[in-house]
This record gives sequence, C-alpha cells and structure tokens, in this order.
Amino acid sequence: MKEKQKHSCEEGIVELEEVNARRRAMPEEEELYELSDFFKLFADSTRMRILFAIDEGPLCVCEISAVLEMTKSAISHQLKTLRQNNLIKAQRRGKNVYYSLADSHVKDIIEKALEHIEEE
Amino acid sequence: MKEKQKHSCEEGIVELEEVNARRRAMPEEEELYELSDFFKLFADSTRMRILFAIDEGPLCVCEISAVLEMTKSAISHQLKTLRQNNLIKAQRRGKNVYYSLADSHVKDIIEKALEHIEEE
DNA sequence: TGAACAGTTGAGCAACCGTTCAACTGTATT
DNA sequence: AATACAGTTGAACGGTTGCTCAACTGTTCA
Repeated sequence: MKEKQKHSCEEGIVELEEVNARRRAMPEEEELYELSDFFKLFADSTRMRILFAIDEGPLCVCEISAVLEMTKSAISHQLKTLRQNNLIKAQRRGKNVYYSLADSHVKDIIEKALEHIEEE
Repeated sequence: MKEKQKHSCEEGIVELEEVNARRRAMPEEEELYELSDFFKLFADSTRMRILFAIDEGPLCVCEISAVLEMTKSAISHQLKTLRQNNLIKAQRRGKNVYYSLADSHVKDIIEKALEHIEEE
C-alpha cells in the first residue's frame, strides 16, 4: 500500500470534528457499493433500451434483437445481467424465452431520472 | 460494417408489426444516451460517497478527501465530472473551494434507489 | 433421429474509466 | 517576491466491461 495523502487544510478542532461527523453519517461501505452497482445497471444505453422495449409487455430475445438491431448474443448477455439483478424476469414458451420487467420500481426510477433531465 | 444478424423468429405479420410498434414507442436515440449517461454519474462508489459526504452541507476538497480517505487529486477529478453534469456546485472561499449538492433531485433519485434495494 | 431455430455461454478483443503521478494555477501570508 | 497550501489538470497505467465469434444447449417438427 502506498503512503496516504494527509488531510492538511486548517487542522483545527472544528474541522476535524466536522470530518468525523460526516464519516459517521455515511452509509455502510457495503451499502454504498450495492447502491452504485444498482445504478450501473441503468448506466448502459443497450440495457436502457431493452428496458424500454419490454416496458409495454414481454418480448422474446429475437424480437428484442430486432427492435434494437443488435445480435441475439449481445442482447442475451445483457439480459443475463438484468435478470441476475432482478430487474427483469424470464418465461419460456416453446422455443422462445420471453422477458418482461420484474416490478414497477424499475419504471419509477427511470421516470424520476427523466424528470430531472427534462428540466435542464 | 459487419453483416447484420437477421431477425428470424416467426417472421409472421403480427410479430413484425409488434417489433415496429415497439420501435416507434421507444424514446429518441439521443434521449436514451442522455438517460444512461445520467445514471453513469451514480454508478461509481466514489462519486456516490462524495454525494453522501456533502449531503449535510458544503465541504472543501481537502475535507472530502479526509472523509473518504482518498487523494485530493482523485477527488478533484470526480468533482469535475459531477460538476460538469450539474449534480453539485462549487464556491471558492479563500484558498478553499466548497462543494455542495446542486438541487434536491439528486437526493430524490438516490432515495428511490435505496428503497428498491432495501426491499430484497 | 436429425434438421432447424431460439437462446446461452466463455474466451478474446477493444474501448472505456478511475486512480496515480507530476506539474501546474490560484490564493493567502510573511 | 517568496513560500506554503488548496485545488486542478493531463498523461499513463491497469482494471472493467460490452460486443463479437464460435461452440454449445434446449425445443420443435418432420
């Protein structure tokens, strides 16, 4: 491990207190990772497009790949990620596997973000 | 450009109609990029920790670097990203530059995500 | 059974991204 | 002016990640 850069700005009592207070108020390390990992799911335009594509009802991999004009393989990889993180659910019907949104939370979060973007 | 993989699952009229309908319902390409780019800002634990650190009031770079136990340089790079995307604002006071959250939307979005995570 | 299609998977590659490092700007102090 | 500290910046390195490719599984149908 390398030497750590010291906190050297006005090392008064007040400031150090403040720093410690903030540190105590921070969420657990693990929760912060969970949180940023969760946002990672939405941080890719392909995954985002998939979510919008199946927003109005289930689609099979072939259909999604047609809508997005991407290979089934690329889509499948992303579907796996989304599924492992419980954002979507899968249901086989014959040769096809239909994917749909797992719950309404997903929509809520995207809507909130859209609101923010629209206002700038 | 490479040859494109064709959409070949049940090429009936109904399915093609469905695919076209979904395509029409999708947001603009540009909006989708904006949206995923916006989520990218929250998709890193360092940026997430910065946002929580300054949540209860402005902090200077040195203080943030003390709270997160990271170099000022690393913090400064991330602050630039957050600032360029209007998530935080900066204010110089003497030698220090104090950063704080730009608006309440930021909090809202993180809260929504936290709600979702807690429920699993 | 075997051919055809839907979907999955793992390795590999290229692009992206966060941190480090070193040099720099800006402000206050003497 | 010189020093010291706060903060910024750009290049470079290393890890991550999304897509491609090829091989694979699973299902249907003849």
